[in-house]
Amino acid sequence: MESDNVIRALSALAQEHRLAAFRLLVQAGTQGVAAGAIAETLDVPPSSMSFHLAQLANAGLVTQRRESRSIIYSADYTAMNGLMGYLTENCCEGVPCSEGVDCSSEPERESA
Amino acid sequence: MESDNVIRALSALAQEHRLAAFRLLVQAGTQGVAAGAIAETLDVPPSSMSFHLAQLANAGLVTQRRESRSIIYSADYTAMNGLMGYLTENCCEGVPCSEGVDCSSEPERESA
DNA sequence: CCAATATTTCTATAATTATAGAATCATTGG
DNA sequence: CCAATGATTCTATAATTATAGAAATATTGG
Repeated sequence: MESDNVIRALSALAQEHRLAAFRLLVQAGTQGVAAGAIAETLDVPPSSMSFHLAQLANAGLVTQRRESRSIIYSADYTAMNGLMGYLTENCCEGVPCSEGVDCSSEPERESA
Repeated sequence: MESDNVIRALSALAQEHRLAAFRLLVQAGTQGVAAGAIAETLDVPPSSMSFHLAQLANAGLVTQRRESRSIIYSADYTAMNGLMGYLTENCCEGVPCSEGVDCSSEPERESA
């Protein structure tokens, strides 16, 4: 994942309703959740939710499919993986921060 | 790290110059980099860079210390850890995405 | 085909964020 | 003390993003 996509993904997640929606979709798994259900769960007007879901989709973090009248959104785990990978590589000194590793210790910079 | 801080941190990183600055500071390690040097390296006017650094500081992602005339910024690895931890816990089904684990496989949702 | 349902686009407006020059504030060498 | 240096705040403006009602677009049951 290159820097431009990373910024789009970070921007997408950096908003209350969108972060909540994405969490919901991650929880829901591959089956996904309909746009209307997301809006209702998060108590956000449908048109506003649609705006936010479009941003998540644009960032590649969610996919959508039509199922009868509904449009079902699902989290794209691969994209999220890509984002996590970039952050780990570029913003954590290459150390997987989520692994109980203490990133706050000396990063022994060998003459950048 | 709670959701509100997460959004502040994500917002802070979701900008070209700030992401670049944070990467630079992660590279630099604990010794840090002076505000002016960051601005010059990234080719951003000092006042603009100051604005962006303030946002990173507000998000808790960087710390600052004065050293003579210069103000030295350093990445806060603990804060970044916290962010990574939140994302792993809440946006990756609890699976550490950065670990070569294939998060895109079935997340076997057991009746949320 | 038509009414009902699910969602999205359109539209206007409000709110936030970014930009960068100018003015100001801190620190130090002489 | 004062000029020079390094940085931040002030200020104004531009640009982007968020909000949500209204109108428009699919889809299906009858």
